Amino acid sequence: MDVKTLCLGLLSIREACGYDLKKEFGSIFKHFYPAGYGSIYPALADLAENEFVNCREIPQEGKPDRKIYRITDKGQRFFAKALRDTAPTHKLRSEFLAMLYFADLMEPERLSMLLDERLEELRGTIVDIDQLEQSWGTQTPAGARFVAGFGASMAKAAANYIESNRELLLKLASEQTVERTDRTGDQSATVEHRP
Amino acid sequence: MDVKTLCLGLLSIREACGYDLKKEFGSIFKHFYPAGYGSIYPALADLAENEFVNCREIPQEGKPDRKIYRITDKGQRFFAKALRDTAPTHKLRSEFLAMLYFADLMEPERLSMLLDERLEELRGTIVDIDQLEQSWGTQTPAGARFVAGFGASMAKAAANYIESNRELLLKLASEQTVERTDRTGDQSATVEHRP
DNA sequence: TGCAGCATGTAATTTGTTACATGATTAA
DNA sequence: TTAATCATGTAACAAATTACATGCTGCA
Repeated sequence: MDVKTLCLGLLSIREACGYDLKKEFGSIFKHFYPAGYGSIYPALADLAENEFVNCREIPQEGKPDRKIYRITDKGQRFFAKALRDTAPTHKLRSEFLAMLYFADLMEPERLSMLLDERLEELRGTIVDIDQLEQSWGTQTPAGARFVAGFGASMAKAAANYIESNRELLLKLASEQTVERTDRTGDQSATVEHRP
Repeated sequence: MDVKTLCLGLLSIREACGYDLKKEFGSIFKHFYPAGYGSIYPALADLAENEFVNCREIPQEGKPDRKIYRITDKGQRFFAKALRDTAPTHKLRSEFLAMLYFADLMEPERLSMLLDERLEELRGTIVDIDQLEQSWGTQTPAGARFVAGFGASMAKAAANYIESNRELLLKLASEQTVERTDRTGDQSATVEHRP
């Protein structure tokens, strides 16, 4: 399930050009599988080469030709098989949490700022998904609704956790900073006298 | 904040060899920043080359020499600066959610299986973090507690969302599968008569 | 007998990100 | 006049994953 396969999946719903797909990746997908032009255009070229999609070019004035991709039967079968056979991953890579692990090495102001900024992002995500859901009609696929609800729930839970534990973290971390600073002093002294 | 910097961070707490660091990355870090030997060993070599750490080798029988890395003042300063200057990311890449977006293209049994498997993983995560927290003493850094609590909260929220929305998704997706199959039939007919 | 733990690493491959390159139209 | 929208792509780079390569000890 790489960007290529996901492009194919989106093309199984309706035909589109690379620019259209970028917009789709920029709406609900961006919350769990972001992708840029640098992944999408090569993916489409590759899909066309494998005959999973075909392409017709619409000439335009002042812009490059619009290349509209449409899924083929072969592509449809390939995507159906991918949905059947893929053991899906779910990967988080968070510098935010990694840095917070070292909270007691940070200035309280810095720590506070990191928490606030993350909260802002989360609130943005919540609003963003909310607006998306409101823009959807009644015929919106169940899967889209499910993943949007999932994203919103996660963002709310994250924001709630940060709000609830912010003060405690700030308090404990600053206490430990003092201890750690002292220990560092001892250690460097120890190092100097090491044989 | 790549694996290299995080290794340095862990070494700012205590000296360790690559194998030890792998174990650390395998405990709480694995839930938000997993790393394998293939990232850790090159990272350590690099840190040593930059004099952010120094290394002493302990000869062993039947095993390669144990290379114990200790952070230098230069390394300490570098890490402190990284904590001050890095704008932390928080990236999710979920094939699980990407696939669920296409729920109405899947067999109900398959969909059901995917949800159950993810639930199992989440329950595993919850237990895992719970055990970790119980193994921790009173002097455990505030940051470690915070991120562990964060991970547990997220896993619980995710499990809860899936449990609460599972049946609805299954019901709606199977209804839409029928519609979509019909539409596909129409479309292929249309394609054949297209000029 | 086989697996888990200890301990090191390299190298190929995969994947995605970022920056670059071009250029017209339209609304604020 | 500045930014956003439309529309295509390439190429260098970064980063991590996976597979490979080696080998002893101790437990079940």
